[in-house]
Amino acid sequence: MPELAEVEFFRKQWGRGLHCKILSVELHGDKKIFRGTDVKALEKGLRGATLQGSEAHGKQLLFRFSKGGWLGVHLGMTGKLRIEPPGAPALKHDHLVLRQSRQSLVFSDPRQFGRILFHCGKDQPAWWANRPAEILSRQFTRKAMELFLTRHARAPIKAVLLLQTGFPGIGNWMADEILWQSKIHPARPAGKLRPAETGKLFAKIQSVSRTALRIVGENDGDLPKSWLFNHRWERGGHCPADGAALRRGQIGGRTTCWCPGCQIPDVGV
DNA sequence: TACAATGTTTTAAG
DNA sequence: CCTTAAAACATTGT
Repeated sequence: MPELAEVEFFRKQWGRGLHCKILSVELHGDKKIFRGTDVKALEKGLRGATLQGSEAHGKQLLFRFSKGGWLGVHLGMTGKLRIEPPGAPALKHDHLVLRQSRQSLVFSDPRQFGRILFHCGKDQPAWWANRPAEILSRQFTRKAMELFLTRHARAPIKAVLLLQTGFPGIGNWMADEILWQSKIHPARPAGKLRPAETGKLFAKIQSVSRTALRIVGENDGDLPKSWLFNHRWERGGHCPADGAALRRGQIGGRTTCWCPGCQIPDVGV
């Protein structure tokens, strides 16, 4: 389930292990989760190391350890981070378990679309460098966003919002929510939005992200009933704004939900 | 049974 | 070289 706010929520789950030493490492080294990663180096690098800090950047997570250990975590579609008691046995999809004296840090991912990376050294790993501007950072400007839309002018706006190089952290439900709140049809070409629409889009990208982080990321609460989110999967779901029957279709390779009343396909020229 | 799932990555085509 | 679309990935649930 992880998009921006859920990723932040999961990052904090491991917070209880901060400043604690890793006594042992248990992992499913042959699983796809570890593709391209030296699991022997990971085990050696983390055993005896202390968890010193963590950060989230879009959907990417980084956990920093003593002894120069950098653990990268991507939760994919079904990844989760949680805390278990010290001796709790690893379940079937618990692919990485870091044992500490007072708790265990667990990464699970049934579908294995997620990924674990590891790097040992003084400098940050290549995979953590050169990241795109975060949505709520000062570098994320309307100008930069419009430049990105121009670069992907012919693709549907829904597909462009899902590109992590432009909108790190936005996923399927956030893209639908942002477009619905902006009253923009998801199939509109990204390059054909009018200035008033890109302005609204820019504002909604930030407000949806900020609100989701506050409600889900900090408190694991429920998003407002007035949002599309709580209605988009209901069968026979209705738009919370105008009561119209919600539409569903395949846009940008993903199931997309929109309101035919609030979001008009295209106005033409 | 068949299809879809809050996501990338690879491959192919324009 | 760049953008876009579609398939692939592994597992579970409806």
